[in-house]
Amino acid sequence: MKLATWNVNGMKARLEFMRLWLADRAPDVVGLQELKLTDDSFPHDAFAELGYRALTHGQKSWNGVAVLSRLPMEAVQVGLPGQEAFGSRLLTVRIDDGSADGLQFTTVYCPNGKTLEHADYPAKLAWFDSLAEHLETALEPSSILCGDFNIVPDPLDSWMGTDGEGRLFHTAAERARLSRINDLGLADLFRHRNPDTQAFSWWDYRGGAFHRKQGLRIDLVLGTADLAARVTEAGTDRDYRKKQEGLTASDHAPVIVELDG
DNA sequence: ATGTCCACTAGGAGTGGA
Repeated sequence: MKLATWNVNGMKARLEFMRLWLADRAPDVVGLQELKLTDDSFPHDAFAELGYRALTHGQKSWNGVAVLSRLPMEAVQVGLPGQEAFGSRLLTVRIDDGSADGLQFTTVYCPNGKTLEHADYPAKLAWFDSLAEHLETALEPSSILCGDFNIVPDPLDSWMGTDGEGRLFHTAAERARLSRINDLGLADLFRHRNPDTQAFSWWDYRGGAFHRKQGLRIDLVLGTADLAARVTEAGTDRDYRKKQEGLTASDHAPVIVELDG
């Protein structure tokens, strides 16, 4: 089974690009972030043509998450309890993967924080606290939590290396929130499979960051132990951060994880 | 180089966000 997460930076702007990627990579389940559209305007027909059903939690202009799946699924949780005012940022579904209980699949678009001085920064930390509290009761033996976390887990995951320490995305306070989530029994599946590899998932559009190799790994696929044991491959789909057939890419690359069975 | 891209409001180019 092939799972992926992708911050598409605008569904309307990215639809044709996404078609190319889906046809090429053929993932089974994809968590999408930053749709920037309402549920009413989600292009279900375009994905149905490619064999995917979608469940969505959108909003006008900003944020918005969805899950695409070739397997049957149903919505379990729409929005992070207590944090609804911070935008549409969480969606949990149950995927019918043939197992008795199914696969619980959550995708998140975590707050950016803007700057260390901005009110959104402590609000980001509080949002993560709410996420951890929610997961304490919601997690199951087979759970995936994927999305744009807007946190760099380790200096290896930043183009700045240790020089980035303490900056936004790189603070001890943010990492403490990520650690709390990991401590619930969720492993970073890319890092689990590739202990020493540097592979970024986001590069700023500005300043030629992609070609300068100035990226960050902030898009993560976390999984419970039984899923971590099944990982056969995990990587960033860096080619799809590049223009394809004249179509503009998102500033995030997809992250793909393959499980046996 | 804060050098790009997206969505919105407008009915063209500026604004805010990442």
